[in-house]
Amino acid sequence: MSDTVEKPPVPQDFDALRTAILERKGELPKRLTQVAAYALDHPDEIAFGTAASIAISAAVQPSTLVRFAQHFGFDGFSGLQLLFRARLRERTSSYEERLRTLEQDGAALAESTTIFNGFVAAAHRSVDAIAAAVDPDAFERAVTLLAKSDTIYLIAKRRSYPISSYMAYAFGKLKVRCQLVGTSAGIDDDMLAMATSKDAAFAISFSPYASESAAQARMMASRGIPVVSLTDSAFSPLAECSTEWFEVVEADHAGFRSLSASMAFAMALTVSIAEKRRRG
Amino acid sequence: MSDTVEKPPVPQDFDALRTAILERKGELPKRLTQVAAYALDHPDEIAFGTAASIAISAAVQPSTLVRFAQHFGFDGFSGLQLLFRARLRERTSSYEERLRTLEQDGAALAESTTIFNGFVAAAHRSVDAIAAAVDPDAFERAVTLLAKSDTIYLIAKRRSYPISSYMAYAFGKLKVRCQLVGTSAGIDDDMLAMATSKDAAFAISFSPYASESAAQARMMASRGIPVVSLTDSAFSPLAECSTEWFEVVEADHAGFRSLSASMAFAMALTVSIAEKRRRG
DNA sequence: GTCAATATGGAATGTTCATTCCAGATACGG
DNA sequence: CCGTATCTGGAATGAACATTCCATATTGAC
Repeated sequence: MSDTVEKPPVPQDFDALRTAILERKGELPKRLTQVAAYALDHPDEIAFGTAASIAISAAVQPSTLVRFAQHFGFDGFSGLQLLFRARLRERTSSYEERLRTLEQDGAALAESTTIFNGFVAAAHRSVDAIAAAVDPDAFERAVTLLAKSDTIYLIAKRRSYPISSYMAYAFGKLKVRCQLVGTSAGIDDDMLAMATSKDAAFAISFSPYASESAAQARMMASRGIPVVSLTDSAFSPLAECSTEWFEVVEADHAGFRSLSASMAFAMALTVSIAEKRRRG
Repeated sequence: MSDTVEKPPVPQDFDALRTAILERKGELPKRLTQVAAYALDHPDEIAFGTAASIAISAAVQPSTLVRFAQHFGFDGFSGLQLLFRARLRERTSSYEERLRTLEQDGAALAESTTIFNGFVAAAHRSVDAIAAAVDPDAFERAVTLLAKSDTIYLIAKRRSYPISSYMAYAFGKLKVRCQLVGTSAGIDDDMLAMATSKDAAFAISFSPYASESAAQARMMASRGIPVVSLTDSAFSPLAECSTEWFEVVEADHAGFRSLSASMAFAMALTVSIAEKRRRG
């Protein structure tokens, strides 16, 4: 008789290790759980870093890394690191292969895969496009404008609504007062009626433009309330009544657009405003 | 006058090094030529190995490796090795290069510009990451699962809510029956109670996980309703109760995450489901 | 063929790193 | 509330490592 304790075999590849970690994550002590999460979330760091550098990133002691490795049957941290490196070697080749396959014969793949790749590619193009299209000076002006306002009214309907809803969430976290317009019922106009010239509005609308959003933005503008807007064309009704406006053209896949670029823009605007306020 | 000898600049990336090696390989001594050939033929070995192990593989002395590196302007072997490691990292996300450019001249720009660039870069990285992380087969299974369900329940709170809200909008346009859970009031659980095993759920939750979402997903699962989920870590409570789950790690900028990659994924899923239904 | 300049191999060196060890902290059971 | 077992942080340790140095070998010029 050797041991009464059950000894699971040492994982031989990354997937086995991953499985083992997920299986035993419940019974792991606090710091080891922390390492487990870090390892699965930042595998590249584990592959390249030294025990010391990884320990700093994961906010643990180097010795904890060693203990973690030993928990899973390795001699020490180095043994575990080998798996992460092996994974990286394999992935580079297989990932390249995959890309090549995708580009060549999209027909042979499952339709869902084609659609997925299409949206990923569209997201890439959209983000590229917005990076090129947004004028830094205009962006800075918009940030200044919104940062000094009292309450920010977020106007968005339908397809744009998810963006403003995320901004509202983020503004909440950042302690920036805002009012989400377009939620429900018919109280939108009542809410907007309370806006003063100390406030500002951020409106989002994409073609086909919700006439309501445009009307609300115009109304705000006519009352001397600055309007910043995000839209997809210079011909948008929003453009003409806005103090500052930005164009984001989401690349489409099969006629459908994701909001990847708009989301990036929205977050950049949100965080910039909060940052500007914080600095005074 | 310092040196009459021409001093080519130290290569800053792998391609520059490769070019430099090819240019100067004629004037290199025997052993250094040997190292040069080995380096270009086995770049992965250089990235991961130690000077000693590489020396054995290349049939040279460790000191030769150091001399080789110094010939190309590096302090020592380690400096050269960094380039080989960086190359492997960039393979996975080739956007790193452009990121570095942005970061370099970010200091002189307005803060809002820096933030904007940061989010654009983060969006790019996120989209790259999700392209690599999503397994086409798993995606196809998820699509099949959701496409054959009667009603799709979309579970998401807080930060994830904008995504599900966009999916609900798109599903509506595509005539796919769905129920958005997490809107308001306390009617969520009542809505979920109506779900049968003919239905399915799609849950989204990112760290810090809303306990409500996890509980609801678990509840659905326990009643035999298939759950597909989108989350940001294998440790997510969603992962363990899902039939299929996907990991999307949104790169962050200054601690804030946009939803660019998640949005692309959501739209791909939505459209794929609609397409699968349409085809029968 | 001889000398000088360069290249090379291999041992010596100093540094960095993973690992171990121990003392204190924390959680757990009685 | 106390005692025990486990966990954690941090310093000590020893091994592995890149690098340097020097003696020898090789090359090329005269």
